[in-house]
Amino acid sequence: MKQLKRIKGTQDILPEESYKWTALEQAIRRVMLLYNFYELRTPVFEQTELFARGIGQLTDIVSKEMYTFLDRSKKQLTLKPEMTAPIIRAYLENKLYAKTPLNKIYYIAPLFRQENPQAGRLRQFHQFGAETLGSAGSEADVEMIDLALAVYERLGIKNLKLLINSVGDSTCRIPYKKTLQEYIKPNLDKYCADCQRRFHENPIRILDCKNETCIQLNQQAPKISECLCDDCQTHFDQVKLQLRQLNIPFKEDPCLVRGLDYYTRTVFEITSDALGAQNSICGGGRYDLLAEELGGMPTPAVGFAAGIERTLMAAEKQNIQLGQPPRLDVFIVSLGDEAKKHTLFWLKSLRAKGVHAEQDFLGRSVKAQMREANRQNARFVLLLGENELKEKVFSVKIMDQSKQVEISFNDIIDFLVKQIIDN
RNA sequence: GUGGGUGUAGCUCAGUUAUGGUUAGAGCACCAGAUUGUGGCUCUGGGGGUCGUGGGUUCAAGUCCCAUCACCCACCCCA
Repeated sequence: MKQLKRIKGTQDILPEESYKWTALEQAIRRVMLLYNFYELRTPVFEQTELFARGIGQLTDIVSKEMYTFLDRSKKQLTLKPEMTAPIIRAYLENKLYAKTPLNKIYYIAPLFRQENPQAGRLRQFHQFGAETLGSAGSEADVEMIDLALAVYERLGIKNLKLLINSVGDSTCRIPYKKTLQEYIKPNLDKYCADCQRRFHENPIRILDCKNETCIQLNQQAPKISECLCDDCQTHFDQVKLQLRQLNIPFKEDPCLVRGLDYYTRTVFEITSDALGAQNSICGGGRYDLLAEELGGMPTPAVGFAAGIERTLMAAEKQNIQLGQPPRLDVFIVSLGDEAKKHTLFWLKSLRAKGVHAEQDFLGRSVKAQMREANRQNARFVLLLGENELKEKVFSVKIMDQSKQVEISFNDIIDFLVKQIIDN
């Protein structure tokens, strides 16, 4: 029989790893709560149209990376490749704007994109992120950046770079596109094939090209930050001012445009050099036009999305311990058939008092049971044999001290609870 | 979609090259004993491998040839 294997680009998160995920998620939830963001969970799949309209038909995500399929009633569905569009859909559908004028939302979710896997890139991957819906103010942008950095700060991840830019809004972006096209046009044939294609569809993304010659050609290109309309300029200046007031270091990157079409004004990216080729750990920005695009009322909004796997990789590289591998409090070692009949009762009693307790289930020798207790890093071993049964006591081995004492059946629970809670 | 790399024990890897040759090795992990009711350290022993898969060359293939699959890394794009 052929062994079944997991899908390419997916991962099993094994018990020896999963506690790190739990710790990371707890840290995220803690910081989100401090900043007064609340969790919103959406389904793993949506109508395909949501993403086509939200993210933009021309993006790689929509044009070639989505897991799209027909269900039995021939509806076209897609496994969510990003979270912003679903959040906006849920916001509009549930009329959250009617409950309160400002909604601060966060999420932790699996996402799906059919890309070729490599380091820091999977087909099922996980993101955490946040969205502030309803505020057009620069304070919301700055809080968002501060929030993302606060999560990394709490985790202890260092050496991150914050890049920011403004991509303008509907007033200034169209004239800028023309200015940019006029700059590029004389040299268009020298640009790479991708950029030549982008020239008509989305010239702004030519600035983001990683091709060496394109980078050279772009050196003297007009920057969007030099062509902002007054409102966008004021907004961007405010963002920078407020970042400085919070002592948040940043670098202005005029070429930062981000891949999703819905961004307006502020965009930002957090990178880590601990990661390899996929060095972007977090990306976000303002998207004031998305809610309307999805058929809702105009809603100013700003958010970010951060990669959980990439965050874990960065933590790993910097030797940061996320959480503690669980340590067993008590292991019950039994000797003889009579003793075995009593261990489950004691286990249940200990667990009922909040003691992390285990016993042998394989009929192993005392020696092997002790080895197992040691392997699981147990703090106490309770030995139960014929002598103990007769005397109504446990031999209690305190593993760290290699010391052994006798405690009566009557006192054992209190003794252990006290020992364990005191430490 | 394109390019490069790697597949040998549960894990990490030697062995593969101009040189094919007996029972395919190590470390870690696992099991047992030394200590017949006691972990970690030490010592002794043990179990475990269709050498990714299929075909070919040969007296003989982990090693040479062909095909194929899987995984990794990178480009592109993105978290």
